[in-house]
Amino acid sequence: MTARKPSLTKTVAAQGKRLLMDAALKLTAQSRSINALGLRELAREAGLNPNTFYRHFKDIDELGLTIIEEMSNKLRQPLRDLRRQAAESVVPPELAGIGWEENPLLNLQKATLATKETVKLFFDYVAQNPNAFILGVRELHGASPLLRQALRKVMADFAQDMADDIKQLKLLPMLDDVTLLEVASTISREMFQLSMDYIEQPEQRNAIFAQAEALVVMLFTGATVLKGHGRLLVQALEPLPA
Amino acid sequence: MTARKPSLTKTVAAQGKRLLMDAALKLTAQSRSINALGLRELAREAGLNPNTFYRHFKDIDELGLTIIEEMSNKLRQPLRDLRRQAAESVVPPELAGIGWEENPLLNLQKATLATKETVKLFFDYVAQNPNAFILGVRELHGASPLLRQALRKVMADFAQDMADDIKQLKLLPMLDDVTLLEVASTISREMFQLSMDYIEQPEQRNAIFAQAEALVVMLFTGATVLKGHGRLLVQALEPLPA
DNA sequence: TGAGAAGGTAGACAACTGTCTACACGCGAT
DNA sequence: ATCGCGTGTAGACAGTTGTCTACCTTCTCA
Repeated sequence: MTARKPSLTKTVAAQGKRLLMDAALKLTAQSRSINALGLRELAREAGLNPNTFYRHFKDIDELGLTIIEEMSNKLRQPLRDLRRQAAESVVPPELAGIGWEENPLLNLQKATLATKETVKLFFDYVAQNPNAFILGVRELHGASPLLRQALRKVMADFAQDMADDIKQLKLLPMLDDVTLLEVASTISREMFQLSMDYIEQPEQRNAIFAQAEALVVMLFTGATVLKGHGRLLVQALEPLPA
Repeated sequence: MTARKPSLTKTVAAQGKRLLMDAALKLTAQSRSINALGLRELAREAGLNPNTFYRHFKDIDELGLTIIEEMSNKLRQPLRDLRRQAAESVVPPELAGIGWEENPLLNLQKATLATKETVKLFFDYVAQNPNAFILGVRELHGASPLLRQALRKVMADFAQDMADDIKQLKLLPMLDDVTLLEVASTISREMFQLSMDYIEQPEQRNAIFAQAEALVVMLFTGATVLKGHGRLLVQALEPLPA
């Protein structure tokens, strides 16, 4: 057997697949659910023959899965980058190594600023890729069990990424792994939920942004206190008793 | 003009409307979105002539709106009752009047127990009326803007109810109204979201329940600390410094 | 009593749907 | 040279859909 090189062929052909996926994304963004798409309508929008659909997908569910997979791949790394970017813009490199017990106030400020920055960047990202988020949130609770399951996994991955990053960047060193993942899951869920409001109600963007910020800070604070590190945190927040 | 009394007529007739609504609920619960329902399919399921649909609704959207309205009315008061029930089962009536500053620990325990009880009752309620929640969560992010808007309002009402109850029952007297509503909105969103997991993954119910509980406590705690009442709360949680 | 509104039925229409079989083109490998 | 494969097209099929007009029954109220 000699080495295969199907890549060249692939780049030349397979326009149909792309066209169909783009058409699906366009139609779903305009208020439709993927399963509600007719495959003829889809082909029409893509400028293709209805039968071409069968060359690439056996189902509309399969189309949906492919789109979801692609979107997940496209979003995941950028979202991680956003967090890194936010953390670095906030933490002066020379202070990175300081233990949080030595300076809880600094640590608190650090985490708060970093999350605020991340939230901001996240919403910017949402505004730039609205279709991806609309489709994701819609199908997460949509009619197709297959797509629901796939998106559940995507959300879980996002949450795990977030927990990993928080741990690696040492933003919340006082939280154990399990709690961290729970908090990250909640934040991830809420963020996606709020992203819909953010897209659909442009006039309320500032309020939504503020609400998201407050939510994250509340969760971090609540988790910290409940994990028994409340005293240090409160001392940092309320330096002097009245 | 004499007084009209169309009520008698209404009770006798209008079976068709009920049948259609029930059919819609049955079909949507089995993994479909309301807009994806054909009105013929609907009539078939209801055992009626397709045209009967037009006698009661002009649209499928209108059907959806009617169902949503009915569900909201059916759920809203029971949910409030759950909270009252939980609060009363926890607060001994003779202690109801004690100010929280005088005994923050008692107050904290009270609020925590009451919310835990409410969460438990809520999930029981979800398990008993799964179809209502499935439809609600699905259409909240579904394809029809009309239904989305209607469900947004329903959710907002639920959150407002919750905030009102917390205030009236004096469970979190240290939080101002705005913060309370924000927290209640988040809890409401998360609860509905988690209710889907609760329905679809019966084997994980204990874990989901625990997660919901933890979330509520975290939010309450976080909000309290951030509103400047952290010292009292922490002193209640950590009676003695190590 | 009898007009008419409300609820339900029947039949028909064009339009659209998913899917099948058959055909055509371009490519790389044998 | 040609086989086979990936991709795209064409035409046709039965089944389903939303909607229209028309007709029938039952109840109410004036």
